[in-house]
Amino acid sequence: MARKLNYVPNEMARSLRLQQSGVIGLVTRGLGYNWVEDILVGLLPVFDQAGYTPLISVNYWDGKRERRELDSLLQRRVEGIICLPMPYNRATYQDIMRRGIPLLFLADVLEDLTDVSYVLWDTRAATRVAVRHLIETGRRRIGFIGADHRTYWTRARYQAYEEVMREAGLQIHPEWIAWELFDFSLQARRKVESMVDRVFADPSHRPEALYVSTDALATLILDILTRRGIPVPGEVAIVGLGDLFMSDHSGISLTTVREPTQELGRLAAQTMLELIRQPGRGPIQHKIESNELIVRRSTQGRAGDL
Amino acid sequence: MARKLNYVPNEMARSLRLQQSGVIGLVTRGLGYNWVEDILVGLLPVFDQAGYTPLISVNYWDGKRERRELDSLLQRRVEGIICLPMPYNRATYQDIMRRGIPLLFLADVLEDLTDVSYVLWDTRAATRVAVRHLIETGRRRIGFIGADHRTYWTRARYQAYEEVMREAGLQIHPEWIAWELFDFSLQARRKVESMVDRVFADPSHRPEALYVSTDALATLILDILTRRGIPVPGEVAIVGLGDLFMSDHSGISLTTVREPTQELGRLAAQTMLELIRQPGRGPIQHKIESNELIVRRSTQGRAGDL
DNA sequence: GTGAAAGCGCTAACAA
DNA sequence: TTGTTAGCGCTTTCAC
Repeated sequence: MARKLNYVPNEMARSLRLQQSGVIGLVTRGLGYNWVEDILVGLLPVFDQAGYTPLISVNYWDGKRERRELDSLLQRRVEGIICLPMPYNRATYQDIMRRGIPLLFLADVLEDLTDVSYVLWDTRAATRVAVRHLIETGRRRIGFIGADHRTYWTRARYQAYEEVMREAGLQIHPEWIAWELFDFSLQARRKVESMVDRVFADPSHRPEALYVSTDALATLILDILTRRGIPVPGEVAIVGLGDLFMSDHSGISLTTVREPTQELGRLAAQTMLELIRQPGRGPIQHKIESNELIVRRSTQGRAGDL
Repeated sequence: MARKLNYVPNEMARSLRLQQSGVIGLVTRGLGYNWVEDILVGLLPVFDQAGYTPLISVNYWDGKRERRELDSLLQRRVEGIICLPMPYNRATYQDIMRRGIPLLFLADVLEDLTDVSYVLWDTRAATRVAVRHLIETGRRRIGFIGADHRTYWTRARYQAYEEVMREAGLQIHPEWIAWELFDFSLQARRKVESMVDRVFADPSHRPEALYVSTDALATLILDILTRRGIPVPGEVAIVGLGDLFMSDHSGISLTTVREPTQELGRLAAQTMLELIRQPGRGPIQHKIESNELIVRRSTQGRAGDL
């Protein structure tokens, strides 16, 4: 009879009555570079299984926009929020937690919010592997280019770089450090160009290798250097972080440390389900250690061969 | 007082009472290659302005999954659905329309569903520009590699290729045509490898140029050919379609015709709003003509120079 | 102006 | 087993 009348249950009414929406907010900065895609590959099967639907919200690195989106998620009575934390919205995150809504930071955390659940990849250890690889292949004059999002783990990458350099007895040249606040929105390219140009300003005093804090940025830098006539790895070796989907293309061929992105997605989903099922329990914090170095053309040869 | 009590309106109750959810489903095949990202750049501002929220659903080229997602959208009482049509779910699309829910096909259509609204890019005209560019740069032995999704516009690309070849009096060699049903899921690479290997099987009878029906595929083919020791553009020139975000990278540098993706997103959003505001009105069908050829390294030189 | 009440479509509890 | 009813939180209407 229901079929005959083309009946389709009304999920709004159902949710209202049940007092649960079955929706979990997934707050992202953008859908570029296949990162969210890979997260979803791990996350969706878990949510499907448990009957939850992710509501993907995009904020384009805009704090105000994120705030609006978070408000909207609260009004929709999402049962949990998975989000890449931005430093501007501390207060909102605290508000969400005070309301008892499970909040899970993905991929990064904020230093002063220590009681928030998180699922992330230990990029400090990965950075150590990456920088050590440069040193082991004979590079000494190693620069750093990275984004500082004012979050714990973007800073940890810089610190890990410093640490390894110190341990190896190598000097850190401030001229070769470009560590700035920026996002991957429209003006990103020009910003990165100015960072690269600063690092390579003095032809007689250039780094012979760069550690770049993410493959997205490293791929862009590779392009900029090529256009500037500075061959990679001929004059500069580059190592990135993440193994994004284009890094293994033969025209890019970037040495990197693989990020276990799908695993992060799966673990994030499972952790969120736990948080929902056990309200009032303390924060769950997962740090995945994974240091799979993938050597490609961008660090080929040894410094002496040049 | 509301603020004092930390009141947050309940959107489920509101939607139930208003009998409108303020949600529009956006059914995608995946979030890879920044295509959906670019669509959203055009679409979000329009929806924001009008107070609508997109609910992004991902089906990974799986017809069953799409059907489930569509059902779920119906239960959520979305006010409209924007979707990249898949041939398997004709019946569901018709069902959606019979229910009076605005349905908008994005980027492609199905041949027999002529009364559905759509917003798309005329890839027939774009293909003509691309193939003509190969001919104008002296190429005669031109092959075709493309995906056949059993949709109108993936077929139109093949037809446009044939058309231009015929007009130029060039012979079409079936050995150089690899036009198959496949998706961009996990096994895509191996499938494409076998397509490439078939086209290049006979070393004494190879194409000197390829038209590839999308940049995503062309980029992959570029990688495969390079690894097979077949230099591009040295032995084969390649032209793609779309100008995806990596096509201009100096390591890829793919000649292509730009797809007006953001414009598609904006127009799709506007069209959906019209459909919602004027229920019962006929289908709205927009075909964007845009043929901006971007010449890059992959078609550099002329055939005679080799 | 302010207040009360009906009802959106569902589920769960209870009654028959 | 089957039928009835209250109520989730909101908006709109109608009465005062």
